[in-house]
Amino acid sequence: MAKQFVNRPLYLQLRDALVQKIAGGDWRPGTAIPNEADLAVDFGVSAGTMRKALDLMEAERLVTRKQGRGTFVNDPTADGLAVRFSNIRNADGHRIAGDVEVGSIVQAPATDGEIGHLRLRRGDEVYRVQRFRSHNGRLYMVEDAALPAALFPGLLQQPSLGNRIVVLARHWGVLLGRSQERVSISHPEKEITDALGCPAGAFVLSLDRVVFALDGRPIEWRVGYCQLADEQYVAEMA
Amino acid sequence: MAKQFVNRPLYLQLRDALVQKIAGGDWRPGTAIPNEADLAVDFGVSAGTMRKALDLMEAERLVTRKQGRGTFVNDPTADGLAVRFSNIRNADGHRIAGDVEVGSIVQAPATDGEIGHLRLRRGDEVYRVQRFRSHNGRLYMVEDAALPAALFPGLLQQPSLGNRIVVLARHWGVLLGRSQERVSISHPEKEITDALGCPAGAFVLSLDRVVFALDGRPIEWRVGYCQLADEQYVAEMA
DNA sequence: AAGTGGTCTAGACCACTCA
DNA sequence: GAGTGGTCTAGACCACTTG
Repeated sequence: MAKQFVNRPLYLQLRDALVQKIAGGDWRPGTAIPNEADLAVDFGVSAGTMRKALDLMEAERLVTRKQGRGTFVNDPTADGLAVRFSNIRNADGHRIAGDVEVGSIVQAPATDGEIGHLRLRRGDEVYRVQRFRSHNGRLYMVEDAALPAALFPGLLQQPSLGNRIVVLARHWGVLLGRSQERVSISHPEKEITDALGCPAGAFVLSLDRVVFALDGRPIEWRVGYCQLADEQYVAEMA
Repeated sequence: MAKQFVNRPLYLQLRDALVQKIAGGDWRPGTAIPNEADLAVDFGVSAGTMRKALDLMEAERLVTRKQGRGTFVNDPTADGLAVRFSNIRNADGHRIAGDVEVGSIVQAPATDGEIGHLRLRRGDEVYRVQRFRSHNGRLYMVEDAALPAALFPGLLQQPSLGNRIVVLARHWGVLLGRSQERVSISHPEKEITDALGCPAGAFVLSLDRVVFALDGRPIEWRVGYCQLADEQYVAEMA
């Protein structure tokens, strides 16, 4: 690799190559990758350019760099990262994902809504996962999630992996990007309010969320109904 | 300026110096600042270090850099930036801040809640601003905001500036940072539901938001009650 | 053609971690 | 003390905008 041979900056090409090492499993979460000088030599670029690629990857939360120690591949299921798509916080103000119990998982052709949210084609299949989240022993959210079946082959054989999108993503080598959540007030069906332990016809928060992979593909659409007590819903704007 | 003489990296010191030019009014919104080569010479640093400071400022949304054109000071009240602290979107998915009408503005000693949210001391004064936001002619939110009086001296003489935090910040030279909003379901007092045109005892979204300056100081605490129709509340997680 | 920011290089030195 | 990432420099060249 030398200069830039198309019109895409070298450091972006480098980033893609390094990302592939992670997504492909050559570099595993929690492990250190070679130091930036060695990497620069391996790829035939200057150290400064390699640094720019690595800095980008740190901003994308793929790696963590520590002066004096090295560059480490992040584990998306680790403490700080596992809850990054949850805007629900405990009384201390820390994000929580709750203790998750998986209900049913089924495979079926995508509905119109799923096709729209997950950018599928008619006839594509999805997995539908039902989840129950509790905190301090209290059930606070029930949710239905839909995932493109093509991205997570064999999920039905390992249903427990369906409990969190971060677990799914890690296991199938999908790198996580951003997420977007629509918040509204709704009064869900009786079976939902019953599960949440609130009166029939009660109003709860509806959390309609789509999670995107790093490359921009939508990978999960979930609608949750949420009854908060000590917990709070907190959005941040930068 | 040469090397780093304390333990704070040069590029961060540079950033602070450049930020001061903007906050102090030497460089005004919408205007171009000197090119990076000239700036590097002026400050006695290398072009690369100056670039790093400018890149940081672009990430902080203080300036916009355009290849072939120059570096421009951002106007916080301009289209894209004025709505950045609003998570309410219109049917097209664009953030909206609404058409704002200012109700009463009063000055008073801070309450315990205001002291806590705005990090004031007992006896400090605040301005309390009442606002009404409408979209497509329909009132969708009524809110009460509290601001440290010390930061916005003379606001009572120019009440119309109180309509948006971005206007206040620009007029008083406060640089905007991030914001955090707590979302919950509430059934507000009758006068609020009346104003929003919904039945007494109705449930609406409560938006409890604190906006911080770039230096981390809280500059506005506002609680809004919000009745959405075509609009949506959308949170993003990175 | 002149001026701007964007990319890339090569090398020096600093600050931190760990054996 | 060896090894790592973080900062800083000096300079070349590229890509884009404008007159």
